[in-house]
Amino acid sequence: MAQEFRSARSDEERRARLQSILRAALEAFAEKGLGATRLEDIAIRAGIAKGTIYLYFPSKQAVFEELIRSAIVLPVDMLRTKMLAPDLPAQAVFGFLSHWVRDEFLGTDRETIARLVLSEVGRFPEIAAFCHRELVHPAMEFLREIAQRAYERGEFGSDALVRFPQLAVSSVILAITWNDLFQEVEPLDQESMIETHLDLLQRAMRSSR
Amino acid sequence: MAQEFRSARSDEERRARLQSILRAALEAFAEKGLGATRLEDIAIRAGIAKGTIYLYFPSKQAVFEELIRSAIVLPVDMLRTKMLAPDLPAQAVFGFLSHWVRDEFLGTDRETIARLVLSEVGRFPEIAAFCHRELVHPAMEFLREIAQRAYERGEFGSDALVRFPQLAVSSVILAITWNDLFQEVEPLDQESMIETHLDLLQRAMRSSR
Amino acid sequence: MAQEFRSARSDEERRARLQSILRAALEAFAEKGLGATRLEDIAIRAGIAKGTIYLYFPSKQAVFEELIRSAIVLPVDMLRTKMLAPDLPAQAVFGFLSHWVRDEFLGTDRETIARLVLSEVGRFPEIAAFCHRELVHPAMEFLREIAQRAYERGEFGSDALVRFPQLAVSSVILAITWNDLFQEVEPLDQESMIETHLDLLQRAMRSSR
Amino acid sequence: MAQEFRSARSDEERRARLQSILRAALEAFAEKGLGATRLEDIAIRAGIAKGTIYLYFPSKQAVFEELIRSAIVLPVDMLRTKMLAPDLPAQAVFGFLSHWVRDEFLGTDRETIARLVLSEVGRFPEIAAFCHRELVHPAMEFLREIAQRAYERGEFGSDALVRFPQLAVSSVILAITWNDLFQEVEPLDQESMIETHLDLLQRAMRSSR
DNA sequence: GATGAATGAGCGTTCATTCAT
DNA sequence: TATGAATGAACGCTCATTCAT
Repeated sequence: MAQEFRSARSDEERRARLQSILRAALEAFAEKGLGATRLEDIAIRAGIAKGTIYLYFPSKQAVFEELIRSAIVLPVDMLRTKMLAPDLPAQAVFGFLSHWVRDEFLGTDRETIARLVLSEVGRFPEIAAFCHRELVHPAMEFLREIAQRAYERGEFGSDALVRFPQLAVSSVILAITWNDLFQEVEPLDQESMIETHLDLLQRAMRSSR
Repeated sequence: MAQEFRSARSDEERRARLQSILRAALEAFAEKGLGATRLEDIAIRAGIAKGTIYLYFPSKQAVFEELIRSAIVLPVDMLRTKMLAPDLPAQAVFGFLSHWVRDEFLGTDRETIARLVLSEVGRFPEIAAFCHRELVHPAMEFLREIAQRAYERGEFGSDALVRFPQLAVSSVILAITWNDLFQEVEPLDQESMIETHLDLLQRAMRSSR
Repeated sequence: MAQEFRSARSDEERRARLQSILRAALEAFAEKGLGATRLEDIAIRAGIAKGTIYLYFPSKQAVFEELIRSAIVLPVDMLRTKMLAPDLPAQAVFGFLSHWVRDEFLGTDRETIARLVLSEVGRFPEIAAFCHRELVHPAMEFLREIAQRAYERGEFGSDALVRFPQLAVSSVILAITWNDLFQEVEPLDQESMIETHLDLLQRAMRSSR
Repeated sequence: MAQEFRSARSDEERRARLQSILRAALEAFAEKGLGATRLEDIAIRAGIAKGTIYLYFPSKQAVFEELIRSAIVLPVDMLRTKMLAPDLPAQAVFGFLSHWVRDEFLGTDRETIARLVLSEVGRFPEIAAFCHRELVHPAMEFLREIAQRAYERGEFGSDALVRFPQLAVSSVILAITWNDLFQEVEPLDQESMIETHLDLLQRAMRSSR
């Protein structure tokens, strides 16, 4: 039992350290990119030794993968909750997106991770597939279903979002990408732009015919 | 005159080889990313020796920069032409974008280069600034002016595109990014999606008020 | 305390390895010259891996510089000691030089390093300036002062060594250089030559008028 | 005969170009050292193409060797002339050396080449042997013979220069080396120093006993 | 477990040398 | 003969990974 107890404490500590590595990695990757980040950069940020990382992850790439993976778990759970109650009035989806982006995405780690995914995951088909399977596809299906229902009910005057639900978040992708590239020279008011875009979409979907 | 002729041929050959290096680099970078592409990968693709690249470019990064630069020259020229005659009816801008994307962007080297820019240029502030100054900013101003005029004339019922002209191309960014990440697992009909998005925008802008 | 102990041992080991790298470098440089010595040559001689050198020195040139630097520290300290008691009878300086060259220079690492300095440091103005400032200039001033006093007291019949104290060691330079170039074909009895030269100087300085 | 004539002119041109390469090489080597001088540096200085050098020399090292070789031919011839009339009064040798150094060595290409020899030839045993055989040894023997005769006649009160004739030029070696290393920080009046040294030697040798 | 010294494969870049023109 | 573009071996340096303590 002492053993168990110690073990329990150990587990907790282990989890805490693992998190601190992931956090350090997130900061380092965000700052310099996957390729240019040295394991030591991460170790220093996490306040541990280089070798210690290997007690938690088998390789640098694995750190990156786990970073993405762990960042995707929570949103997915949240999404599941929403999906259980998918009967919200169709127009509400725009408001929901707008609030979620503003309150739970922009300026949070999630945005940073999304930035990382957009710029690095292209070289990691497996991680891309994971992101798609776990997050992107379910989310798109969620949006599609709402759009589908709205279209069937006549709330939406177009099946555009049924066919391409990702259009609903195109401005989010744009916002992330723009600031990744041009923050220094022409920073973008991401929030306003996304809201504006959602307004336009809403207006476009509303229109009869 | 023989001299001149030889020189002319030499120049032509030089240009040809330079192009073949840029092409090889484009393919290699597109496939493996800037960091993971070895100079030798490029050399092998171009059918030359590693050292030969240094007769044309001072460094690997310079190859990358020139790739971006050379890809930006033509679009910019085209843009200038269009900008000289900016009086096209506002709604035509959507049609113009749609055709340009379909005919001169998707499936061409430009798309590949755009993909590269989106994923790599975040680490090269100078190249980002160059892209912005030479292409992105002028293009956005071009769109903004059209939107402005249309808004003033009442052709557009919203100043959304005056404030955020980049929204007009958000679906293009999305299309590029999507296929970069998810081509394998869920390829996207980029053309249809972009057209659908432009339709939605057109519809939204048209709406009175 | 265990910590302290480990640390102490670590420091000692670090110093020992650093010395072994410097020794390996000395041998390698002496044999092949700075330019022709590969980092790996040094590593192999030191029985370590190439990369290990970079844990102790930031670059190949830094190894070279440290080699020179460390060789200059001790002689300088010794020189300082002597300079604190500069009242030795003037003629004694020749005896002192003779013994120092024989006992503490010829056949030691110092000679090897001097050889290196003479043949390589011409391309490194900063190291040259360092050698001059730390060793050569003080030593020359030391000799000059003795000569000056001797000249004023009438012990020296010439101010030659006041004006050019370096003449007192010209035969040392010659001895080093000769054996560097001609050891194989006509080895030189450095010791005898230097002693002979010092005798000549002594005799020349002694002569009245 | 036309053939011969053309050939003769060709030979002349060939010799001229060879000389221009050697001169360019001398300047380049003197400035940057053998290792750091690129073939192209020499070519540019000589106003020819890199490949052309290979029509005259089989390798970079061969250029260096020929440089040394060709610089040694003339002094050797001069030396031979002197050696044919070796009966000059012994004391005159110091004056002769003094004048030769001042008028035909310091500030001429010969000094530059000597500098090169002193710093680079240590790595080229064959060139060292050549220098020794062709120039250094004969010159030393020449000095030795004069010293020998002077000693036998009682003109010299010491056999020092019989045993170590190179001492007569030790200050020349010192002068070259000093300015190679310390020209920037403490330039040396080579001429005065050498003259001073020769005076000292003369005085020392004169002394009875 | 934690450390960080050690490793060595890997790559960008240079440049002596070659060779087609 | 002269050229200079092309070659590719060589080397300094980096850094992910290992392992003795």
